[in-house]
Amino acid sequence: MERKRQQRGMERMESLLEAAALVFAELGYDRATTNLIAARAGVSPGSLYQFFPHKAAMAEALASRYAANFEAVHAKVLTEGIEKVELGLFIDLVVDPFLAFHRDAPAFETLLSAGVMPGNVEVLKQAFARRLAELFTMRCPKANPKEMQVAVEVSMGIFNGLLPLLTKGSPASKRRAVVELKCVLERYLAPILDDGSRVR
Amino acid sequence: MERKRQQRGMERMESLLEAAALVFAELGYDRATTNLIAARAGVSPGSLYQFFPHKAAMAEALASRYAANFEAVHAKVLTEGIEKVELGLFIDLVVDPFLAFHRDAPAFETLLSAGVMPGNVEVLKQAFARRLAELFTMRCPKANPKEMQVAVEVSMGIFNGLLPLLTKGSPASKRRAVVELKCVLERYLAPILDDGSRVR
Amino acid sequence: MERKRQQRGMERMESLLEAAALVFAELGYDRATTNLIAARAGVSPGSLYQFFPHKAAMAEALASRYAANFEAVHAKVLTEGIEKVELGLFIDLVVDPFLAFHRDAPAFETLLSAGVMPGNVEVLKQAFARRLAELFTMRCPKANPKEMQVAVEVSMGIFNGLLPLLTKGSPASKRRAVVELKCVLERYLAPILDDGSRVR
Amino acid sequence: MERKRQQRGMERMESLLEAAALVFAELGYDRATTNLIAARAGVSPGSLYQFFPHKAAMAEALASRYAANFEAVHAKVLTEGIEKVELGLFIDLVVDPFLAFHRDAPAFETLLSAGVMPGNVEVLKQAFARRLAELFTMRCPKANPKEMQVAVEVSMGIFNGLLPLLTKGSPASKRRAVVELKCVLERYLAPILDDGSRVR
DNA sequence: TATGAATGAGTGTTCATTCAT
DNA sequence: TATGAATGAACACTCATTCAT
Repeated sequence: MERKRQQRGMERMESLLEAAALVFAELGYDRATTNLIAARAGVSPGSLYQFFPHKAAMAEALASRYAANFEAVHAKVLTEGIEKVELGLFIDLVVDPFLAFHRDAPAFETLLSAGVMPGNVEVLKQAFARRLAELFTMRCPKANPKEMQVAVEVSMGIFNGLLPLLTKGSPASKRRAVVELKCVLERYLAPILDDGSRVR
Repeated sequence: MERKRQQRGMERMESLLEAAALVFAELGYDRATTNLIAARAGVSPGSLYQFFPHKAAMAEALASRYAANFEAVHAKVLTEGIEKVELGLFIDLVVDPFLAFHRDAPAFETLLSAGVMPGNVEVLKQAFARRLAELFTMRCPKANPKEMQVAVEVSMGIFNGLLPLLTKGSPASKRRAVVELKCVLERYLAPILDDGSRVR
Repeated sequence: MERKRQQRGMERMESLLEAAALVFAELGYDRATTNLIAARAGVSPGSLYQFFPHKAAMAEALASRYAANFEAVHAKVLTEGIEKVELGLFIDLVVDPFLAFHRDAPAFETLLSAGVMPGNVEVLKQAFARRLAELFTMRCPKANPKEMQVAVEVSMGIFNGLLPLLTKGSPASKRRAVVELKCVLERYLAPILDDGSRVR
Repeated sequence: MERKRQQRGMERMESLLEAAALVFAELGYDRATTNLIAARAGVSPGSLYQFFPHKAAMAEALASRYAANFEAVHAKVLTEGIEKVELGLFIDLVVDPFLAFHRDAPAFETLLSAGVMPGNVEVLKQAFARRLAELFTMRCPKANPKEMQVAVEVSMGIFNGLLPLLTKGSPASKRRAVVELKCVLERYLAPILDDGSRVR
């Protein structure tokens, strides 16, 4: 009984977040209206406010959820170990899961690049950075942490900057964009993560 | 007399665009209100509409103006010729003027990355792309145009993605960001623009 | 429950239309402000827009409603038949219901004489004309339709032109205006609708 | 010198009133903007306010001017005497000058039928009424003044109500409208103004 | 608890009027 | 005196948020 209620609540919240993600992706945060989100979720505007105190909270929740989902993103990679693979493969192992994730996270781009956003959308960026640092460090443990941090931020910037290319245009151009993204990262990271001792 | 009026008009328009640029940069296009822009320009809301038919027109005017100013950005470089310089220097010659430009164009970032924007804000992106293509082609005339186009778009994406790093944080980190931006571009572009025949 | 809501909605809409009618009648369409109408209806400006997409829609709705109410206006007369009555009585039977209707339709005059109006306020004029044609034709079926159409338009013009006399001034002068309206119509229509064969 | 200035002023005022008349006729009083009127008159908005303290004053001035011009409208008729002519001819002599006047007074209709108008636009109606009374009395001096007054007001209402028919539609329908207007008036006025003693 | 009608401050925009030149 | 840029109150309309049901 109590269970059921909680579950119903969870489902509602779920569909609200889903709707919010789609609307944010479509219109951007500012142009997205809470009424539209509620409607898209098949819920009344009032109900929305039982789960989120205000519009900004939806963006935050979405960011948190995306951040949380990040944990699973590189599960396989992280357990299998990637320290000995060739850089190109490493890049694949890092980027592909991100791209896969991106496909199911409609508002990812919006939340990441949001110029002016309310509240803690930062958590998403932070999770992103943390994961990247984790992966980079795993592959190259002896690197200077400060330098690694820079590499992480720059890599995120690159990812961010190329995201529009990855989602807009023809399938062919999108595929090409993936190639280019990896290429940019590989060339940029090679001197940082690659010490030449690995299998080629 | 007539002169004076025209000049006053120009000054007003100038200060309105300036205010608009600042407010757009601060709040983003959507959250920027025409009344705030007018107030920031020390002008009444009605006055704003003597110069711009609607809010969107300010963004467009700003974009056009930035695009127009682009023409001058690489004046020296373009006349002096850059086909024979080392790639690192080439990158400096390309990037530094952009950065200098960026410093005086507060809304540059906002207008470039604008998710949903009205009207012809595209002109800015286009001018950016055109200039980059021009510079790249000048240095490497025999390159495949299609490939060059891709390189241009990717370079713009990189620039775009790293812009936040260039403007936020400590002076030191900003300086570092410049170094990294150039580094990323150089490593990415080397195989494309560099055929090894140049002075090192 | 659902019922109640719908009824409340209907009531609100009703009171909004009523307020709109009064304000239109008082100030004319242009000078009527949506905020004033809302206030007069005891409602917030936002509420108004839950029922009408824009100001013009209120005028249209009012016109449609008036037009619809026209159907009932001559109910008795139309069923009882008026072909055999004396012209003076016919005029009474035509005019009196119009006047009765007019008393409960504050914006009737405004909507009818509206110089520049948005959208389909025409429906009201059309319903008016249709009804008049119906009545005229019923009484005088063999009349030339083209001529009948002219008679209808002229009669409407007369009605329209004398409306102010019917609503302004002392009760006595208003009563007199009714007499005159009927007199004008009777004298104008006699040669058209009267063939002398009727009971006197 | 002083003359010249005054004359220039008069000309300006003239062209302003002319422009105002056109704009009022086109858009109605409310939708007419002072800036548009000024522009149409080839004059600055500021200049307009040197001649008229506010928008309403233009309508008033126009009404006064129209009222003043009324004096001349029936000049010939009034001096020649119309007491002995047949009613149909009398109506022609009364109506035709009005229609001629109406052709050169673009805002006549707007000012006459103006639902809600500021200031003394009434003067126009009054002049109209006075003239009509004058003509009616001239033809039928022994009539009861009160009754005459009623006949005048009703006639004005008729005129007013049929004005739109006189100005809209095809030339043929406009000609027809004139015929109908006279017809309505003649039939209405016959028992009032006609005692049967006149030449037929 | 869920609803969706209601709210009202705030938005972009207009325009009668003023005033520095 | 004529100008037209400048003003700012007001308008139509929106939307995040609330609350009676």
